[in-house]
Parts: sequence; structure tokens; C-alpha cells
Amino acid sequence: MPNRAVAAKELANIFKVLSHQDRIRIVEELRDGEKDVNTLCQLFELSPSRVSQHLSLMRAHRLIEERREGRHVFYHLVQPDIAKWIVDGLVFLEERLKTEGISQSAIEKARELWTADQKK
Amino acid sequence: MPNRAVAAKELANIFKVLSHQDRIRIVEELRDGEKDVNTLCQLFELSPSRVSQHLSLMRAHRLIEERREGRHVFYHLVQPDIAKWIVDGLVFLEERLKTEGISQSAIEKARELWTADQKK
DNA sequence: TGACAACATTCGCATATTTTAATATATTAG
DNA sequence: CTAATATATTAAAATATGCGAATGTTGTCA
Repeated sequence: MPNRAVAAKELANIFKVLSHQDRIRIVEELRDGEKDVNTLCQLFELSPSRVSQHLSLMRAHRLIEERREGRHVFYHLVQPDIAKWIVDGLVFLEERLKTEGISQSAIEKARELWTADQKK
Repeated sequence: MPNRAVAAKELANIFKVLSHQDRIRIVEELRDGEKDVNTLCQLFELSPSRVSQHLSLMRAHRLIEERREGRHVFYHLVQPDIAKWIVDGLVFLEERLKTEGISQSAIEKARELWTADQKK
């Protein structure tokens, strides 16, 4: 019922979809136009299975749409703005890394301190 | 070595941090200025323990910073721009929901088709 | 037509990660 | 010291990941 909490939850869901290297790269690739599954597989060196799973999740959240042509299935962004938005995020990320000089390893390390490190 | 892949991974990490209802709300709250842990607990009706965990993760990723005053610890956004960026995301999300009329339940349902549904 | 090839998706399963609550441990003001 | 506040450490349930095999589709060619 808290309107704001609902919005936050929905946004969190989208963030979750985008919180994966492969899926971000897919958005970046589709920014310039549609591409078929096989092309994406070769670009990222991933199995068709894996790519298809990513696409399926993104499709479920209406981030992308398909268009079939023969045996090829082409995907494109439903809302191209999202790509621009992500790029904005990238810019701000780079800026952050430069101005603060945080190394990724430092972040990883700090992270491990918090997340239950059950490997040990 | 693929420079782009590295950037995608870093961005994915940030998305992961933000892919939680509570953490998004924290960013929204801190948009207007710093707040201490207890205030956040009351706002969200969450235990101090939980809020602290969220803050810890966000701190590890340098999204927020602390300032101690007496026994209160106040947190503020390291980069206020990130809040603006999130709000941009919210706007585009709302627009999406309006123009497409996707119900959250529909998304959930489609999601379950993909994720291993080991409950059955 | 029918068998096959190409492309894409889905399913089953093992593994790893996140979430969450509960508990324990600092830290600091009065 | 003790009360209030904040953080860290756990352990469990819930979710996500990733691979290979099985299954669909669609086009091609004998």
C-alpha cells in the first residue's frame, strides 16, 4: 500500500534483471538495432542455451521483444531509452572510479567481509 | 581484456546492490540529505540489524558514507547524482507500466517459467 | 513428402549466491 | 556501569546461475 515502496520494488526488479554482465552487454548490443540470437552467442562466446535464458528473462520483463524471420529470431529493445539510461550509469561509474580511485578488488574485498563467506 | 565486458561487469555490480527494494528506498531517502540508522529503521519498519546490513553493503560499494555524531551515525550519498539517475529510472518505469499495461503478476508468472521452479 | 540441418528454446539438475531473522558483539553517552 | 545504538556473525530458506540434453521450429534438399 505504500505507493513509494511498490515503485521501489518494481524498480528493484528491473535492476535485478540488469544485474548481470551478460544482460547488460545484450542491452548495449541491441542499442544500435536488432540482432539475432546466434549473433549474440558469437559476440559473447556463450552457448545458445545461456543466451536464450537471458533473453527469456529480459523478455518476461518486457525489456526486449522478438521478431521471427525464418529460423532466425531477432531481438530489439522495447524502450531504447533504457540503453541511454544504462550508459548514463556507465558514465557515472567511470567518473566514480577515476575520482575516487577505488579498485574493483577493493570493492570485492569489502563485499566479502559482509556476504557470508561460506567457502571457508 | 574486453574493456567493454569489464565495464559491464562493474555496472552489473552496482545494479546488484540496487536490486533490492530497501536499498532503493534508502537512496531515495538520502536524496534530501543525511539520516541516521534509527530514522531509517522507523521509516521502513525494519530492524536495525537489517538496515545496517543494507548500509554495510552500500558502503562497501562506496554508494554512501558515514558521519558519526555522538551515538548516532548519519549516512549520506557519496554521489547525489546516483539518486537523480534512479529517479530517471523510476520515471521510465512508470511510463512503461502505463503505456504497456503490464501487470506485475504477469511478469512474475513469466519469470517462474524460466527460473528453476523446484517447489513442484 | 520425409529426413535432415540450422537455429532457438526449454527442461533437469548441481552448484553457488542472496536474503532474512536471530543472536552475539562492539561502541558511546549519561 | 547500563542503556541505547550500531555492527558483525551465524545459519536457514529462497533464488539465481550455468551446463548439457531434450524439444521445438523452420528451411532445405533428395
